[in-house]
Amino acid sequence: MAAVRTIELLQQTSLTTLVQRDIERRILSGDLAPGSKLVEADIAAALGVSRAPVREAFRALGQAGLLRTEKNRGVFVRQVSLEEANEIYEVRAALEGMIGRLAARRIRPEQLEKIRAVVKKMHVVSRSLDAAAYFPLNVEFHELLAQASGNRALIANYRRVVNELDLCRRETLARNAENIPLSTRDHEAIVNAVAKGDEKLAERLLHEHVIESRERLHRALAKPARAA
Amino acid sequence: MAAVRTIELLQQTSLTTLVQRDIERRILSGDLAPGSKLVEADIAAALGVSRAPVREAFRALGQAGLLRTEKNRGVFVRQVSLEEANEIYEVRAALEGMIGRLAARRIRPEQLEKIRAVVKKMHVVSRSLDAAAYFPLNVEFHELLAQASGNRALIANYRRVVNELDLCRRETLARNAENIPLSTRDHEAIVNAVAKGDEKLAERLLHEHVIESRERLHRALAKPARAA
DNA sequence: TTTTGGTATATTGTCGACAATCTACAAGCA
DNA sequence: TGCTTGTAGATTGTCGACAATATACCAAAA
Repeated sequence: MAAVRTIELLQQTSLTTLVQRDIERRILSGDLAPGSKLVEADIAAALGVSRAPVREAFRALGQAGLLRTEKNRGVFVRQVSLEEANEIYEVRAALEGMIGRLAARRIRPEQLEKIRAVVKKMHVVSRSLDAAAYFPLNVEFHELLAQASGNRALIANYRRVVNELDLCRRETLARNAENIPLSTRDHEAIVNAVAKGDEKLAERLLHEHVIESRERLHRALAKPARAA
Repeated sequence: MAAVRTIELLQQTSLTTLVQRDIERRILSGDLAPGSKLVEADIAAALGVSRAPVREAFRALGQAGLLRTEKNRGVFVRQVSLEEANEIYEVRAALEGMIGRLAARRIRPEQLEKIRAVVKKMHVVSRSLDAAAYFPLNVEFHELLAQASGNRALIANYRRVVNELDLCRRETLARNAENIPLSTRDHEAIVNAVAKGDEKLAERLLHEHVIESRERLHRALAKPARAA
């Protein structure tokens, strides 16, 4: 049965897809900083492919909001201004509230269990204030919750919005590590509301959680970057 | 000053962009039916360009949710199942509610005036039950409202969701022309709420309006297609 | 008749080449 | 010195060609 997976993989995986995933990963990991210019030939050479798949990947990532294309000048990792980030956070709050409501309505036991496991890990990490370890757990928590909503259109839109925010959000946690324990407490309250099936509460808590994130971003950007 | 516009146009317009816009238009107008296969060489020949720009446009439209790509088999206009349409409508309702709230808060007089003009036109058309004439007005009404929200991220997400729904929504109005007067009444109530700056009411009315649209879709699909 | 196998054709995936455009820098002029 | 102009190099935009894959068709066997 693993063979079926392999076949599907080969059927779906073109060079373009591979390149696209690689660039997306590098952007979201912060490896490619916002504003950086991406040179087609360089990326093509680095990955050992021609420019065509790279250009196609650029088009997809442009539509996804991760890249900005200027004709005859090149493509750049998108820079999200503070003002834009505010607007995106507002959208995310609405989507996340919806996720809370739907997840509370139809989360399945095994999904709940997985989320609780993540929260438990966060609890451990939160004591060390290790932002680098906390960040992926935070992403996973929200991702699992989104999946529990059971609405594919919602999940897709949520992911896109989160990706855009990741363009500037990475800074936040590193600069405000002291917020981690607060955030962890939020997550526990959210899981409990979802577990109880309290749609209204889950919706409100998640909405507020996002708005708090937005305020954390503001405070982080007001601060100077921490010394390296 | 017109020259500046022309220069900007040339700076931003690549063949890929042109092809992308053309295909998108043909999909949304119903010219290319959901499920249709798009052959690269055919489109390239029809537009007098090579396959490269067509392929890039495909990638972008795939990411936008209008096309589905199967490796080595081709690209197809996305088919939205009834179940998926339900989920998308649910997301749209949330976004549209947010649009109502924000528009009520910060719509500007000239924007309100434009929307009232559209509603007036709808009122005229609605007597003739002419779905073909009503459809674009309906799209414009919601588009103007979205713009009045002043949140660019919200506008972008809204447009994407509406585009996806247009893949199946076109059927609805044509088959249920008798709903046009009801829909027109909705629109007037919405404009009044926005004009009064009643955020809660505008949010609720728009949310309900979308949910009603969803139910209209269900009734339309239960009906047989009208005779041609 | 149905199914299997193979071949021809059509279509997509990838590549390298060339043209168009931009950028950086140096030479010339005020 | 400071500004303009022109040239060289680098980068992107577009194209046509070839390879890889899928599809349609036909023949042969069960």
